[in-house]
Amino acid sequence: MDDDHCECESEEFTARIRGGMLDDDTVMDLADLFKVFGDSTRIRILWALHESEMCVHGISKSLGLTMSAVSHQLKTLKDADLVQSRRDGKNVYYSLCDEHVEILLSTALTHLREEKR
Amino acid sequence: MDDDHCECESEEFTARIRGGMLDDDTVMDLADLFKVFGDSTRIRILWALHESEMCVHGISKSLGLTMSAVSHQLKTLKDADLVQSRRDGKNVYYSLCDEHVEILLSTALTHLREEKR
DNA sequence: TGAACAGTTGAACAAATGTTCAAGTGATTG
DNA sequence: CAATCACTTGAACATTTGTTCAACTGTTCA
Repeated sequence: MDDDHCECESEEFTARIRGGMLDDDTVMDLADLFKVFGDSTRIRILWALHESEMCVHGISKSLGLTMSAVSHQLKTLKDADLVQSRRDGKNVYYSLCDEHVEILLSTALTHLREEKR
Repeated sequence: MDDDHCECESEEFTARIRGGMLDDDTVMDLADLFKVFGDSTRIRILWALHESEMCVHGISKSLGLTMSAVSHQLKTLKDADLVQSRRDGKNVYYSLCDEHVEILLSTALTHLREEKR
């Protein structure tokens, strides 16, 4: 047995890591979910919606973005089940689906602040 | 006063949203942090490291990736203060910096599972 | 019905990103 | 000190992604 190799290069060790690994679909789903958060426009939209339900025009006006850009991003957010929508006359109102958005954003903010210390 | 417009299009409302908005740097930092999580290779590396500290060779062997690819991604993870490294002889050992990685991953997993219901 | 408003969508383009390959550094050992 | 192992790095390439523009759908109201 070589003992000039570190433990983590052993067959036993690598087998254990492989055994504990998330399956491929889950890894992809996780990455895809985080990708949705990985854009400043979408972060802004989510932050705005955590204040209140809003229509597309209201979001684009508040954030200084074109309606088209907002609509494209809302579609991405909706596909990820982060926001939901309801139509009322000419307007479509968007709101956050659940509390996970807030947890993810606030955990990330905490990380950023500790990093700066 | 038009009352065929929704509340969220009013000047008062948009001003409130703008006032509550995160500043540009914070939004960018948040997006950049989430971007780091938004890749399946990095998710796999983080998941492996949450089991145990590992050297680069061990990670690449466990996950079936080239050392170069792993090293590039570890640099990204380190720049985001998600992992830290220490050298011991020829080996460089990487480990998670803090508990935020686990919180973010587990919150995201919870979201994915609720989504499926 | 037709004009106006709210929103969506697809194509096109530029910018960002992940992997590979090849060349490099740094530490150990004979 | 030369060889080897562990790791890093930069350039190149293909892929992905966000915005814009233009055309489109859907609703209201006169």
